[in-house]
Amino acid sequence: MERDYQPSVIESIVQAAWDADGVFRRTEDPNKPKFYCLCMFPYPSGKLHMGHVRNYTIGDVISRYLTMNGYNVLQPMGWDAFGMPAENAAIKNQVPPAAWTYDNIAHMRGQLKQLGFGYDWDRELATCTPEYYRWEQWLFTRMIERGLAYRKKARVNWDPVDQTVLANEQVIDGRGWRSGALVEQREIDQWFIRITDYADQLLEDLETVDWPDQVKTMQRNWIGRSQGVQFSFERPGHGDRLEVYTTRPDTIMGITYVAVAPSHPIAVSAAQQQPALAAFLAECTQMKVAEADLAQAPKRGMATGESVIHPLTGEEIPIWVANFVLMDYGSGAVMAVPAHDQRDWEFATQYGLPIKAVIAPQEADPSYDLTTAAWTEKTGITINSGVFDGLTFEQAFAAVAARLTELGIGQITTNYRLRDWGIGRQRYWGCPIPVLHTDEGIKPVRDQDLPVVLPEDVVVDGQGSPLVRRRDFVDTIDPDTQRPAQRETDTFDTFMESSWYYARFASAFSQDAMLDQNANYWLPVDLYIGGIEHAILHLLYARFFHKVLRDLGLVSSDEPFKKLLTQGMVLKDGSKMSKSKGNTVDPQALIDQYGADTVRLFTMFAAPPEQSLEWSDDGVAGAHRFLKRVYSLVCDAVERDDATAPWTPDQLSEDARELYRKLHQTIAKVSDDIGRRYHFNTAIAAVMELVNQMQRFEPTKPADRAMYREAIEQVVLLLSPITPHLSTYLWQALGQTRPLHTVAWPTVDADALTRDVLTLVVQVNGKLRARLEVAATASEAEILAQARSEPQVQKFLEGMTEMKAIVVPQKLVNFVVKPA
RNA sequence: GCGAGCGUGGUGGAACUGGUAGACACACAGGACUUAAAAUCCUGAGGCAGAAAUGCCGUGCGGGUUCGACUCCCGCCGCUCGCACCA
Repeated sequence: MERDYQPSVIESIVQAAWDADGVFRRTEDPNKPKFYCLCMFPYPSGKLHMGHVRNYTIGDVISRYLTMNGYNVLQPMGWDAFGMPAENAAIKNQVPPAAWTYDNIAHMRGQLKQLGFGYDWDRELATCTPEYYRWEQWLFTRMIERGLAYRKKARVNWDPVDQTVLANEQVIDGRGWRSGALVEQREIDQWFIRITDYADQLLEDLETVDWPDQVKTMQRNWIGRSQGVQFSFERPGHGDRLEVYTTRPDTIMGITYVAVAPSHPIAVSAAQQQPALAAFLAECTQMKVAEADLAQAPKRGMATGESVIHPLTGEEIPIWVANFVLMDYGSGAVMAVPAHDQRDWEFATQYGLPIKAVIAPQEADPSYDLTTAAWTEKTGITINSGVFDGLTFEQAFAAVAARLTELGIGQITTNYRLRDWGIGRQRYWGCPIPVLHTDEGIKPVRDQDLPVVLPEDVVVDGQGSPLVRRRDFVDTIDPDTQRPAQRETDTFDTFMESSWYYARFASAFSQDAMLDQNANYWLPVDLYIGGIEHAILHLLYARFFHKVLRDLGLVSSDEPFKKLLTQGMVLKDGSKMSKSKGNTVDPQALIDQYGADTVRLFTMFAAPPEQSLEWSDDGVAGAHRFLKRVYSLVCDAVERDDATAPWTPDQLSEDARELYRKLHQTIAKVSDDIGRRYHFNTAIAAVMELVNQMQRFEPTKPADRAMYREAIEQVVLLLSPITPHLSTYLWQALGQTRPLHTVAWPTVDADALTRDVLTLVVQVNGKLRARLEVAATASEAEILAQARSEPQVQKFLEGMTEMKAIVVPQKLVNFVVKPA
């Protein structure tokens, strides 16, 4: 073996052998427990960045560890290949998006292989291929059949820079999530998917998954389920009624006005006779988005001059238009109770509308002052409410709801913040929506005519979608009537592709169905690893798709991802790596300089996965240094040719026994850190400690030498999930013939961990005063006696009265004293 | 504004169930090897006092619970993330 550690030589040899032997190819095996470990697949942007390296190393370490522990581990990889960057690159470089994308994939695949990730490449998929998206098109036509997909004219978020429609989730503070441009409102015919039909399940099944609370909370808030009452007001002289939704029916007697959204039909029709109101409405549609990002947009409104009748008092109540009322939540109109809703209070105060208290606190409450703010607690008692007086929130809610139901004008309803998912995009580089526009209306494309293939030989010039201009794509024949028809030119939101790729990996070879029975062998994903930035969008959509797939009989589980691990960001100089800040680190340069094992080791060592990772070039050099030390440790052992003769622990010298104990402590620690805690940094630190101790150890006796040799082998195994190339090479150098990837993970010799002598800590009043060597078998009385006799302890017991003594077995003794 | 998380040496971090604070590493300093440097190896190190033994202080700040608190509770300060008129 070479005296010098040469990572590039070792790594390419080892990788070639993995490739040749198909080491990571996986099939279903009923005799082993399965484990499906999935990392979020990348967008093929051109080259890997540090975030990818970190994400995929975490998954690879866990996968390799579990494989050594007898699991049948599936770890696939693919490409989230549709999306706008390809179109932008096409405009810039005059390259078709497809060619650009496939080139990037080829390069990044090479980088992933260089990093030594153990993927089953036979299952690789790219979402931009017809083999993949044909099943998405198939699923979409099933959704149309089931009424889950529908078309409606809707006000949509229009991104003027990207020239596309955005989902609500893609609008951040009134700006496009990718372009950052101010979003405008437009009316467009759109495809929607009824994710709201699954809102309850999406909410309730969160209880069943092992996800970070933070992510679950974000999803719960996003779904935003609320219980309330929907009821309607009579509109005198109009013959129709005004619907409102409230979560506070207990305050119904405090209504002093009703507010409608600026785009509400009542506001629009009232504006026809009132130029001032019309001007205000026009202003609102412009302001809506522009001011959405302001923390506290001022409340503005205008009276319509119309009114409704209070359903319980018969009073006449004015209708106002208010800019803070949302058209697409509830019915776009609210009952206003300024005494008990802060928004209503601010509005009423501004426009001089009456404030009527109908809830009083049960006990004196200094925050109850309706001249300064609304009182919105649900802990009060109803007042000024006639027959409803003296009730708690729950009682009043039930009584008012019952009364409105009895009158036939209302009922208890559940509302959601979550909206249906608009999935159409006016972009070229995406999956074609498989429908035809015929003279009989819109029709889904028949199964036998799928896939609708996206033409790849196009010129993208930024002037709208090239698909619209492709007559050979657009013009077709309605198979039912044989008359001309046009294909839809909108494509799917790319979140559609990423919503089911995890399932396709598990059924990658199925030719004539979206998924086959193997999907149920692998699913659900046991561990899903990725960035927290996908906490809402991607993870919610994928959960929704999974339930749809389940209802179509394609999968048998309720949830796609059993456990979720969200990794932190990679930082440089305290902030996120970005091109604009110029603080990026290119993983390729590091692989070239130090090798993949060093890069893997450092990214795992620098911080635990959920935390952000501060990049340090010096730290990488340090990680490399450690691997060189391990390398030369093995080198020395190979040169010395220590015998592997049989030996027993009682033949070991004192020092050797201590090292042997350290070895098994380390095995226990590393197993727990990798297998349970996913804290690789401390696992690595433990191996470093062991290696440090081994370097100081000079084996002389035959048994010591044999034990030392074994310890070296175990170190190589303990590091192997993290530095698989080096470990594979060293394993062979140590004369092992069995392939490393089939070797079982080291087991702990429990006897090695027991000690005859323990070190206890002695405290006086909680302060550390001495250390004590005691026999493991010593009784509490013996320990106390020994502790009291320590000079350092006596010094502090001198002249004191001992109140009590606490003995914590294996750990410490604490004397509680006070001055005599 | 609301919600969640975090705050430990010069730096990244460790201390998992309340029981030796600072493991491991980086940077730094001193030494060995070398003609010299790099590489490698050894040693040192939270702060203050002290030659040392040792003592006191110390996990954002203030309080509390406890024999004992980085860890639990209350209040503040700071940073990060998410949501932001959802009636």
